[in-house]
Amino acid sequence: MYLYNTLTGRKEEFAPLRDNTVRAYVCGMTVQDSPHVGHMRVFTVFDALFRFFKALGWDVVAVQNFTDIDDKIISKAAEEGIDWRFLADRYEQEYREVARRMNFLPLLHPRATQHIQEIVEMIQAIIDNGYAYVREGNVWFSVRKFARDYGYGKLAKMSLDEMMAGARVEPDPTKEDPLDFALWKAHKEGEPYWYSPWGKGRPGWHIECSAMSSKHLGLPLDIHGGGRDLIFPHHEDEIAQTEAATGQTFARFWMHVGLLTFRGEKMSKSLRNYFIAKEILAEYSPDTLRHLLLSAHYRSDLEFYPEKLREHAKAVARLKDALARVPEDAEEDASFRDDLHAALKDDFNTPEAFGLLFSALDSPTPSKLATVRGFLRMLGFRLGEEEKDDTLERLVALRLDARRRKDYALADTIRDVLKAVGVELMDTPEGTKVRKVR
RNA sequence: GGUGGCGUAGCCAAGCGGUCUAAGGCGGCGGAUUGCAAAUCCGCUAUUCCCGGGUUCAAAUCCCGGCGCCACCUCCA
Repeated sequence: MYLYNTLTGRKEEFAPLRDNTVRAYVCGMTVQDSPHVGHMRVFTVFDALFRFFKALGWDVVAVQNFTDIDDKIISKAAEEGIDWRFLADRYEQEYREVARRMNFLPLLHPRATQHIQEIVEMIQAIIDNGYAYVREGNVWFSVRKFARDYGYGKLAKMSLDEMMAGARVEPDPTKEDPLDFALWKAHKEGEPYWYSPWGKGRPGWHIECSAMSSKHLGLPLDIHGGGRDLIFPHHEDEIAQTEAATGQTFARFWMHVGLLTFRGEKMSKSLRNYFIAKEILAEYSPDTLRHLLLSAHYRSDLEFYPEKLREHAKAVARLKDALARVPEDAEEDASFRDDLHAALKDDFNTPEAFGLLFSALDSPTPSKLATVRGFLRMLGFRLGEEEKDDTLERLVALRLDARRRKDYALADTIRDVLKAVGVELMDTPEGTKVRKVR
């Protein structure tokens, strides 16, 4: 298995370091808003990757945090006039519901606010080691000091000068150096706080991931991942904090998923060009979204547009139609499966594998199709699991009756209406077949 | 301004020195089939990979120079 490692800038052979178990940490949501399809891309990629690891015979222990305290959660809760915990919980629940529908493997989902103790201990260790200082209740990380001893910018591949050149933010007056970042923020009136050796306050961004990953997985992590936009500063700072606290290597492999784009630009809150996952899933199946999100190599940016869901729904429907004709107990074609696995073993090249899948449809044999089915299930597709739909069945019966009476106007109307919601009716010699394309 | 990445058919997207007169999906076109459709099946849909040079027996793939786009440097998956 080869994976591209952001840290080294190369594809490297990957295997878990110990116990045949992959220890992985994926940066999860800051639960300040509804998860959108851009978020889904990262989590879908890692879900499919972890499933592939299992297929290779490795165990997987993976952590995906919820960051449930930060500036935006506080300010948004204040705007809405509700408790910040209520707001964080609302979006955490929304994420969990979306994750359930997306068929994500259950992971460990620790919350930042449940690890204040570990966070405080880690900050104390950093202070004790001389890489942080306290100013008016704030604790700042000494970037230049750490840089001298360990090197800073290893992941982002940036020099301190380059970071300074781009600095656009007014530095906090209590910082010794504009590069320094907050480990602990002093309490402000009206904001939530926890007690610490440095007074009341709350954790900075970054530190919760260092604390929770070390605690739940142990160092070094085999894999640490997230969206590419987290490389700097978030992941660079996680490395700095963890190494400054423990002196140990933080993570062996760093994996970064490319961004979802809309009309060529990054999908983001500020551009307001994002699509809410829950709303997409109300109209299209999780398999369709999964297929779309895995249709480009995970490191590339991927263009998203709503009509694209329709395109992928068609593609998935074709696969399902082909698989419906193969008995469950058909033998798989080992050589074909090896080809599919070879694509994934090369830095998880899912588009390559999908290409092979559709090519197999041109010369279908039961064993090839059985392999297609096994492969898709392995990647987390649910395929044929359709829920029973009474209303749909009645409409189909009503239309059948209309056709018998040669009332084609009514029959066609029913068919058109259903088609508009992604349900295609097909009249065959064996009767009317229902095909869901969504 | 600095750093990194990308530019492949109408759209999306693999390939990254020879098996490429370039996968696959969607769309489109023609035919079989059909109450009409849909699905399915058959055939077609880039002699060419942003442009211009170069290296090589051989380049979409490497090098140089343009042009265009994007990301990060600030919160972002």
